[in-house]
Amino acid sequence: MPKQVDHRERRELIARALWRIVDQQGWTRATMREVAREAGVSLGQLQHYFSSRGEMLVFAMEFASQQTSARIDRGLAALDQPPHPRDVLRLVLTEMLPLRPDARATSRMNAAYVLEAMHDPTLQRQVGIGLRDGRAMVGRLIRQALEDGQIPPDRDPDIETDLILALTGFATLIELDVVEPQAALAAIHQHLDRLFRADA
Amino acid sequence: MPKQVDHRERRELIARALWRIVDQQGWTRATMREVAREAGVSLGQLQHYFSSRGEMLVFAMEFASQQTSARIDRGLAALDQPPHPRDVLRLVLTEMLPLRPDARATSRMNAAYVLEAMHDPTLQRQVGIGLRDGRAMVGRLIRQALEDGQIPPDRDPDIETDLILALTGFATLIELDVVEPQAALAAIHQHLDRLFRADA
DNA sequence: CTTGTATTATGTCAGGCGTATGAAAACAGA
DNA sequence: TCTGTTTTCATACGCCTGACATAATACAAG
Repeated sequence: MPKQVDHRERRELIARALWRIVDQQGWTRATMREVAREAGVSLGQLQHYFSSRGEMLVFAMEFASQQTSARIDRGLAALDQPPHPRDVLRLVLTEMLPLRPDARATSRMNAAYVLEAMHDPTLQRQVGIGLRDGRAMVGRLIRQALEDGQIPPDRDPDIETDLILALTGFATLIELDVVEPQAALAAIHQHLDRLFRADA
Repeated sequence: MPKQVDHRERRELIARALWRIVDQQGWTRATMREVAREAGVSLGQLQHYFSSRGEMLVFAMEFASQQTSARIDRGLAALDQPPHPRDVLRLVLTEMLPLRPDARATSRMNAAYVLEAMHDPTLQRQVGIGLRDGRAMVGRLIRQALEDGQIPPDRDPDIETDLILALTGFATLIELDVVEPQAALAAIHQHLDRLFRADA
């Protein structure tokens, strides 16, 4: 009976506008009015698709996570089958760094969301679950490679997993021009190369 | 002629109140009124010491950096003289992690400030300079240890420096309960142990 | 004590915010 | 065409913000 508008598509359009704001002006500037202006819609229209600011932010964040996953999946398809775990880990790490414009936008969204989550138990639990899932995935990869002898047996899987996760710290360093993207990639490359069959 | 009040001391008192707010409620909640309430002073009084919100934030941030440096210096004094570069690096890294309440407060201040700096060229340059200084210090330690044969000669000093800086990424992981503080410490310990005379 | 300056207290202001309301417009079915 | 629902839009309310202005107070020097 009603007008036919793709709800989901509209929300994604708005979410992308939100990314642009967060990317260029920061999380706090992402107000309802500002997002509406950036998306080229009226405030009322935006309210029709997101009944509250919080709902909008949550959606934009989940959408950003989805996009990041999609980028990783796309990269995985381009790897050898089956891919070498070292290449998988390198892909995951590099796709989380703000190297290209779209990755930068989602990276900044993530940074802002994480900061927000520190003071909001609900968000903290949600973000924590997602990250722990990611950790579990990396951990599984490491353990499998350890079993397969691709990693020297004297390496502790838990510690190596945590070290790899910590390398996401490069994101901040790149954003602030403390290390060049190229240098971060080289360091990640080096770390993984040393982990996989370093001293064998 | 006037009343005798230690300006600096008063500003630090206010800065600590600001830390408490940022720690518990987040950067955006750190309004003039909220900080004044937390510090137990009137709004006008606060405005007397900080003519603008931005000035207050900058001061609180510089003060936080000072406090972190002081913690490191205090730890350095407790080390062997001259200290082993491995121990120095471990100290620097661990003091930047949110392990104790005061370290957590300054860590959260830093996280919020860095996020803000991403969208403000002035702040970005300022924060960038500080971080690059830190990078240079770590780099010098690495190169010296390399010369002294404490680090295997096949290690690249620039890459190793960046890898160590990236380990500050543990701060976020700890905040979100993705890795236990104990595990982060173990990982840092392991990484440094492997760097210093790993395969010799 | 008087004076002058540092400090404290209080009030006001315009502006931006999230949200709510209600009516107009668009449109698919009967 | 008529009907009912979705979508659009403008406006308004209440709240909070940073900032500014102004008045009251405290206190050291002369």
